[in-house]
Amino acid sequence: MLAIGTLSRKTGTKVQTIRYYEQIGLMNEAGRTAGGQRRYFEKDLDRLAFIRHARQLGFSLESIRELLDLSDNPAQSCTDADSIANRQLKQVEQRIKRLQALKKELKRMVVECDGGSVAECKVLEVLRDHAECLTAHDEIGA
Amino acid sequence: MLAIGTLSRKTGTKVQTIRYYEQIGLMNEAGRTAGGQRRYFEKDLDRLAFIRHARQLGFSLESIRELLDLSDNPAQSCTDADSIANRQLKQVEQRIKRLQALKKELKRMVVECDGGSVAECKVLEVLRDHAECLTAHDEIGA
DNA sequence: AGATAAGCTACAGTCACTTTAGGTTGGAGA
DNA sequence: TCTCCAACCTAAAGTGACTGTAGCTTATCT
Repeated sequence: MLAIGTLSRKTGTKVQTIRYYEQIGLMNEAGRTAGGQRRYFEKDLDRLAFIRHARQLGFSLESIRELLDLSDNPAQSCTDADSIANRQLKQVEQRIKRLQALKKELKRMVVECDGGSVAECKVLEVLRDHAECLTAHDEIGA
Repeated sequence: MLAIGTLSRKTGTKVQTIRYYEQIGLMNEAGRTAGGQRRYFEKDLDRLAFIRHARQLGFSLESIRELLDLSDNPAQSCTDADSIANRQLKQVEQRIKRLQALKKELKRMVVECDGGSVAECKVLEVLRDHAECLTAHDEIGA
């Protein structure tokens, strides 16, 4: 029987986060001691590890929920899991592309600034002026 | 004089987001018509373009606020703006590195799945099994 | 038995928005 | 001039994925 802190240490998850996962139904409700403290089995540790690993791979909690549902009744085809992973892969590739454009521009900004006054600082200019923007950045965020 | 919807269209920013930027003091308070609708000048459009552009470059609103403050009183040295951009560049490079590791792993997952049943699905397997994880992914997200 | 690290709940806060509800205005066509 | 309705307005709540705080209780070790 593992205490919540043990799970926390073993998976690198904050204690509050584990309780949060329980609250939103991603983790099963843990058994309790007489005094009301949560106690876990190995399988709970596995499930949490799965969740964290998937999070680190960039899956949303919603996707993880799908994946867990999938693995909870393993009669179906793998296609769903694959398409979830594929969706994720596409997103990651998108993000990398965008970030590489950003990196280029930031680099240009930094290079062009050599300690004059703000009035002639290219950093601000590059960001202000769309004409100077060579790379097409479109949507923001996730 | 531009209506909020025009700013919205020209910068690809949602109307609500523009109002939100005003609310948090990132955009100046707009002038109003007799009936209370916001009206903008070109310079407001520029400022919004700056903000959106910076967001797309991965700057936080806090960094953008710094940058705008800097450009609002341009007597100081460029060094501050430069260090903000530099800080950002470091972060972007970090993110790219991490995402590339994730991409590799996701690719492996997707390739190894060829439509069997969930029971032997590699996607779930890879996610479940930490031993199969070759790349060290550390922190999540931003 | 006492100390104290670790646990508990409940709720507020974070970031950067987005959504909803319900009402008002401005400009174009009849 | 009147009417219509897209576009505007405010205020407040919701989102995702947590994190932090306050104030209390429990488990464990000496």
